[in-house]
Amino acid sequence: MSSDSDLTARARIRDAAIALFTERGIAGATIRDIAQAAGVSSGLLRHHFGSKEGLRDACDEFALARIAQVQTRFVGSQMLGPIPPDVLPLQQYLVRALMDGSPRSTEMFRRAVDQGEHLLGDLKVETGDLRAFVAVVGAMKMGMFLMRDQLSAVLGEDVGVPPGYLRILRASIEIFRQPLLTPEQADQAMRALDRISLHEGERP
Amino acid sequence: MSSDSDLTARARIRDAAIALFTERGIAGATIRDIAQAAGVSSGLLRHHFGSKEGLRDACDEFALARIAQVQTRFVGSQMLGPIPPDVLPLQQYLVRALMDGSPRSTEMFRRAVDQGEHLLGDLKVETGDLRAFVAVVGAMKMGMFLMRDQLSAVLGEDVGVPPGYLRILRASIEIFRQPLLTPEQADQAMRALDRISLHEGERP
DNA sequence: ATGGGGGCTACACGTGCGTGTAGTAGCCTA
DNA sequence: TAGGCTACTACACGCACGTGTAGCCCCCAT
Repeated sequence: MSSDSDLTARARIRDAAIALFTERGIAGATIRDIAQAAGVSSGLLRHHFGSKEGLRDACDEFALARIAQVQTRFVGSQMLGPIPPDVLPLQQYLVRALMDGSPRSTEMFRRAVDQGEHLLGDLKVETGDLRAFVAVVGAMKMGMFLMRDQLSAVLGEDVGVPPGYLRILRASIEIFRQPLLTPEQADQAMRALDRISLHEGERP
Repeated sequence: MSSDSDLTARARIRDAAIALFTERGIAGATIRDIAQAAGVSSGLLRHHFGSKEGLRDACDEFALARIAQVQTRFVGSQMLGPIPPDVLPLQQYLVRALMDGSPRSTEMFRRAVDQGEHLLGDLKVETGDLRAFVAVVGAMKMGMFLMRDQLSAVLGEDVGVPPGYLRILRASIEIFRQPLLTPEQADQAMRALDRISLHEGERP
């Protein structure tokens, strides 16, 4: 907050937009509020980005570029080192933008699934539908971000910033470290789904 | 669709509202659109529900009651029998309403976490933070619903209705049946998080 | 010094929103 | 048959939104 005034107005607008888009969704954040948060007139926003859609596009592009930048830095060493603190809000923004139907991030999600499909193809996951497997894992991870407010309410601290954020990250690691269903439970559930499929098929 | 006209106008408004709220979010769906979808004037909507917030409340109440009804029917037999086809849209609505900050469903989420905490307390999950564990699992499941459009785009079929819906359900069972991280990977990730926590602590 | 262009503001425009008001048709009760 | 209540419609109000326009200031190249 202290060095906000050091940034160019364009950057301040972009940062404010990312924050408000994340917090209220694309439709929920207004141009006027973003301009006020950035300390500029709403006209300037239009001057720099043309329209709300243009601003959103610029935010998408910025976030994707920044994340790609830190991503590739650690592409060799499996687990990444200290994550720069500025990327967390960007991740949260991208997830929210994705859910709100940004074309750019939809494309990004598709690429991530494609990539994950190839990556996991070599590993030993047991699945009859690798693409759905990868896509659903992605959707689940994003659920953590999308339910930020509710998780924060239930856990008693803001899970969008480090102390609480680390807490849910730890929980997610614990979740993925162990099977949550026994083979018997899983088989039973699968059979229940098969039964539904059959009933679906015989109806029309 | 055929028997829509058999329902009372009030019920048709409620159903249309649930559909549009789910599809576009609470803020994104307008009273006028809902009224048109229900085939009534927007004034009638106001007459029956008082305000948009009142309509939303009625939708929450209806969905929660209906789901509680089928939930308790199968409380004894672990895995439930055939799920009535009308509850799937209601689940999707509740998740969306929850993310959009409905007070009623926030309370429901809290209760679900409380209950899950007690339920899993007896089971043998390995976690140092049971409440976060339960809450994050819940958030992850909801991610599947929230990312409906993106999952549908990536998988090439609508995952909000049975053929595609069963596909992602199967995937989620596969995901929870097996560990996705080896103990070594999990420990490594945990240590990485610990390191971040320490760095957080020394900064201020 | 001067002219021009980019950063920036102020303000007006049209639209669609949730809401408010007035009034009508039809049924049930007395 | 008169009265009133409920379901329902038409329409206007005020507001906030995204957008459009006109113009100011200041820096910098000529």
